[in-house]
Amino acid sequence: MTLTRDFFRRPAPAVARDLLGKELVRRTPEGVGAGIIVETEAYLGVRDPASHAFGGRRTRRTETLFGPAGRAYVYLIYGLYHCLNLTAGESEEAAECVLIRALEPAGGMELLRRRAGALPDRKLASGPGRLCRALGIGMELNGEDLGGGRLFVREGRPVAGEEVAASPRIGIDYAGEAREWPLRFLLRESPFVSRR
DNA sequence: CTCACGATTAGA
DNA sequence: CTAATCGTGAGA
Repeated sequence: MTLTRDFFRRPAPAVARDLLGKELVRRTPEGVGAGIIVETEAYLGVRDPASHAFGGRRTRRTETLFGPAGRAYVYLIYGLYHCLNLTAGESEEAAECVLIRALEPAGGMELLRRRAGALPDRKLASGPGRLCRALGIGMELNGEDLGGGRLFVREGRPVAGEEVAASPRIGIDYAGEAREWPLRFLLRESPFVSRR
C-alpha cells in the first residue's frame, strides 16, 4: 500500500514518472491532508547543473540529498515558500531527487482550503510552493523518512503511458543545456498541473 | 564578513 | 511586468 524505500531506490526519472497517480499524504495534529501527484521533476544530483548538489556540492542544505532514498528534502525558496522533494537513486553519492510540483487535492479538503487561503480548488496544490503550504510542509520535515507516518506516499490510481507527458523543467534557465532535458513529468489531461 | 540570487507566487 | 523576503554559497 504505502511505498517503501525500494520504490525510491531507482533512477530519479523512473521514480518521477512512476509517482504520477500516487497519493501523497500529510498527517499533522490538525488532521490529514492528501493529494494525487499530477506533476513531478527529476533532478540528477551531482551531474545535473540544475541540482543543488551539482558538482558534488555537499553543504548543510544539501545534506539530505546525500542520504538514503525515500526521504523528504525540503528547502526554502525566495525566503517565502517551501519546496518538497523526495530523495531517490540507486547510490547515495549521486544525490538524486524528485520535486513534487502539483497535486490534485484528494483528502482533508477543509484543512487544505484553510491553509491555502482564498484559492479555487484547482490551484490549492498546483505549484511546489502552494502544495507545501496547503499540506503544512515546512523545514521541520527536511530529512523525514517517508515511513515515519507524518508524510508518506501510497498507491493512488493506475496511470497509463498515454496519459503521461514529458517536457523541460520549469524555472531553471540558469542551468545551461540541462534546461532542455525532458525531466518534467505530468498527467496530460490534469487541470491541476502548474502550467500548460 | 559581504553580496548576488533563487527548482515561486501574487498582484498591478 | 515587478516586488516580496531570507537562507545559501561563493568569494574576499
